Order: sequence, then structure tokens, then C-alpha cells
Amino acid sequence: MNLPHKLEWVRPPQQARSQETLERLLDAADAVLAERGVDGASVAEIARRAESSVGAFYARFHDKEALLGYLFQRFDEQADATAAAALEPARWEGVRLREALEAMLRFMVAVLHEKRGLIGAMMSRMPSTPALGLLGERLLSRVTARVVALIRARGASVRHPDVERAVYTAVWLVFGALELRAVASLHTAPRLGDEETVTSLADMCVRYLGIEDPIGKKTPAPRKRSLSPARRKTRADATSLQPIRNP
Amino acid sequence: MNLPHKLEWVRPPQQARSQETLERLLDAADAVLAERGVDGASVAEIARRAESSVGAFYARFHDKEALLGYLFQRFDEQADATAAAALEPARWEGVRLREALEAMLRFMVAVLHEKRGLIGAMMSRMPSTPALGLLGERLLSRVTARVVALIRARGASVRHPDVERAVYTAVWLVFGALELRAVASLHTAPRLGDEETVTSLADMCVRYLGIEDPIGKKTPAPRKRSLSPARRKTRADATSLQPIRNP
DNA sequence: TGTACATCAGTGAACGCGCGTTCACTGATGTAC
DNA sequence: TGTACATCAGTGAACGCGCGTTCACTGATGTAC
Repeated sequence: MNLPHKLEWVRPPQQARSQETLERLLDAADAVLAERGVDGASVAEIARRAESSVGAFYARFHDKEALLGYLFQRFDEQADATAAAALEPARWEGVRLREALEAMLRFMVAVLHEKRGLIGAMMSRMPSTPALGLLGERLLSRVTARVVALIRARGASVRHPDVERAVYTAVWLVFGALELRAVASLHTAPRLGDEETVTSLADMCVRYLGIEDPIGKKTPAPRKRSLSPARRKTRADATSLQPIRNP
Repeated sequence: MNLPHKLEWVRPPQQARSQETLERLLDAADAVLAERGVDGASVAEIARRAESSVGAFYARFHDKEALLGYLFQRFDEQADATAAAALEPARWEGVRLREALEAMLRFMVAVLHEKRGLIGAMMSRMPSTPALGLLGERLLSRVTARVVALIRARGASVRHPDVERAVYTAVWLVFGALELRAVASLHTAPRLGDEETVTSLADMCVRYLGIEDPIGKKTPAPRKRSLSPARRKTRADATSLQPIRNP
């Protein structure tokens, strides 16, 4: 499996009708992957879910690997676009860095859980597809650059002497741990629930990097107190994250 | 796939001859898994590598899943036993905690890379085998308890207010990141090489937990300097880790 | 507006490959007397 | 020590299931005149 330009994965539809079929097929593939994993996602099953047919599938994709390649690449692009939007300094003006961090981690926990089928599929293809590893590494690097930019834009101080490298490591750690958690259905039982996971990871980031956020400090104590839990919840909703879908 | 007592995975051999065949089959399975991944590890291929036969395979294992179950359980036991030996406080007497940590991480990088085929197989089975997730969680908990015990035995001070939870998180992060790295062949190209990975992860652990090790501090500066790189290397070899094989 | 034709889209039975599993058979090892 | 028999161990061709892929055919949409 190579990873050429995304368009090569799919035979472009010529009519609105086949465009809709394509979308139904992609949604079905997502769903089956999530519910039954890579092995359960047969072409016949995907076609059945999409209320389409095997032949229609092969009219769009050269083979099954092409479908997966397309999904992987789409995921990569969505992740990148979502990260770009989420790490925009303007989005978090007036919000403490710690809060922003937790909101992002909460979002990641949810998305990676939802996409655990696709992630499992990527894991299974990675050993035989070096390009996928490179894709992952590129994503880590891009996210790292944006995180560093966000920190600098806020004027937050970082005690760690090598910010770039430490942020890269932190991003990698968070991705690795959350992917493991999602694929293994880790923490279904006793240890860290979703919210504890979020606070623990945020905690790690802040302590490892040694972050001091001026915006958080400036806020006077009384005003902070007067902000009721209900209102804070509302503001959190206002800045809540959405995955960016493709154009 | 359930995970009952290990013996149930394999039909016990009655003669020395079949015991040897069993071992050859297990070694071959390990090798094929590492080289060609789960999908490449067909029963026929494993038998061929072991210079055995398909029939001999099925004389030992009820089916292919039983082989995998056995390998997973053996890996879990080896990991646990190795962790127990590696985290024994006596082993690291007179060695700085930071050095010990790096030695252990270096070992983990190597082992998880070597076992990447098996890990990939575990990942692929995890969604359909909740027991595997529980196994992983139990391993994390056990390692956590031993790490906490080691820290306490050394009288090292930890700034983090909730040592237990922070250590669990750190262990989880390290496992997740290294497994992702191994399976994805991450960092084959530019970013963090093996040794940089070790120092970055050690760095994360020390800063996140806020560890101050009295043993490292006691060492007077001149004596530390007089210890040539060659001698330090020798001592590192003396305390070098070995995976614990099963009885 | 109507008709003829070309292209796009979709259908699902049929094909065939790969792989897990079985089984009839041969050979090796152990045991009873 | 030798022979007969039982059990263990191993062999590899044959079987069959599941799944990816193909293909002959039907139906829908668009276009030329």
C-alpha cells in the first residue's frame, strides 16, 4: 500500500447519484470498522450496510486497500485540520491554559474512542506500510509546531529547557497512551475513567513542560470565585471543539 | 478467546520429542510474527519454519487462537517477572535513580521492538477480546505498585501529591508511547532515535513525578567526575537487564 | 418535444485463492510378560 | 533379552469456508439532432 494523492484512492464519481453512493459506502465502512473491527469489515458487509452492492463498491475503489488508504488519509487530514483549529490562539483568549488543555484532551479521548476501529485498522496495516508511520510522525510534528506556537503566542513560560523536543514528546505520549487506551478498551473497569484520564494527562503536560500561564495568573481570585459552575460550563460549551470534516 | 489457565492453551506433551517440537513451534511462531506480522503468520508457515508439520501443530494446540492465547499469556508472565526483577531495590543500590530509569527504558525500547509482531497481534485481538485489555491493565497496576515500592525503598522524594496515580499514569504513558513507536516503526527517520527516546521518557518521568533521589545527591562531585565513561559503562553492564524466561 | 444512442451506475451470482482444520496413514516410543 | 501391543508423535494431501474480486446483465442519466 502506498499513499499517493488522496484522489487516486477513489475513482471520482461523475453523477450526484454515485457521489451519494460513495458517501454511504464511506459512512458504512466507518461504522462497520467501529463495531466489528478490521476483520469484521468485509466488502460485502460494508456494501450491505450502505444499502449498496459489492459491484458498486468496486466501481469506486480499485480494491479494499484503496478504501482503507482513503480513510486513513482522510483521518490524517481531519486530524490535522482539527488540530489547527483547536490550537488557534484566538480560540482560547481569556481561558486558562490548563482549561484549554483539558478541553482538548477531553475531545481527543472522545474522538480516538469513536475512531478506535479505524485506528485498529491503521495499527494492523502499519507493519507492512511504512508510509503510515511517516504519516503519523508528520502529524505529531505538525501538532507539536502548533502547540509551541500557541504557548509562545500566550506568552506562557515553560521551565523545560528544550521546549520543542519536550512538546513533541508530550504529544507523542498522549497519542500513544490514548490510542492504546482506545484500542485495548483500557480502563473499562477500575482505574482511570474518562475524566480522570483527562486530568491525569493534563497534569503530566503541565508538570513535564513546567508551564506557567500568565492568563491564568492574572485573573483575580474573587472574580474567579464568582464564576458559577453553571456559567463556566456554558463558556466551555462555547469553545467546545468539533472535528473538522473535509471540504 | 478466553484466557483460562495457561496450561489449557496447549495439550501437554508426553514425550521429550514432542516437548522439543512444541518449543520449535513456539520459537517459529515468535519469529514469523516478528518478521511478517499476524497476517503473515499462517499455521503452514509456522510449521514450515519449525521444520515440523501442520498436523504436529494441531496435536499441541486446539486451534490457532490457542497458540496466540498461549503466547500472549507467556508474554504477560515474562513481562511481570522481568519487571519484578528489574524493580528490585537491591539491584540499583548505589546507582542513581535517573540512571536506573534510563537502563530500564532502554531495555523496554529493545524488548518492545523485538516483540512488535506479538504486540501487533495483541492489538489486533484486543477489540474482540476484553480479557486482553484486563490483562494489560493488571500488568500496568502491578508494575505501578513495584515502582512505588522502589521509590519508597530508596527514600526518594516525590513532589507529586498523588504518587500512586501519577506513577500509574507514567507507566501507562510509557507503555502506550513505546508500543505505538514499535508497531508504527515510528522514529525510523528523523525525530527521536532510540537513545533520545530513552532520555526524553526518563526526563518526562522525573519532571512529571518531581523526583529527587537522595542516592544521586549523596555522591560527591569529584568522585563522580573520576568515574570514567568506560568504567560507568562497565557498571551499567553489570546491572544490565535480561528478560525472564518462564520456568 | 421526441427519439436514439452513449455513458454512467448498480446488481448479485459465480469464481477462485488462501488459509485453517481434518484425517487416514506411517513411524517412534514405551510397557507388559 | 525378546516379542507383541498400545499409545504417542508426526506427515501432508485433501477439504471446505470465507472473502475479495470479476463480470454479464439491467437500469438510469445525459446528450445530440
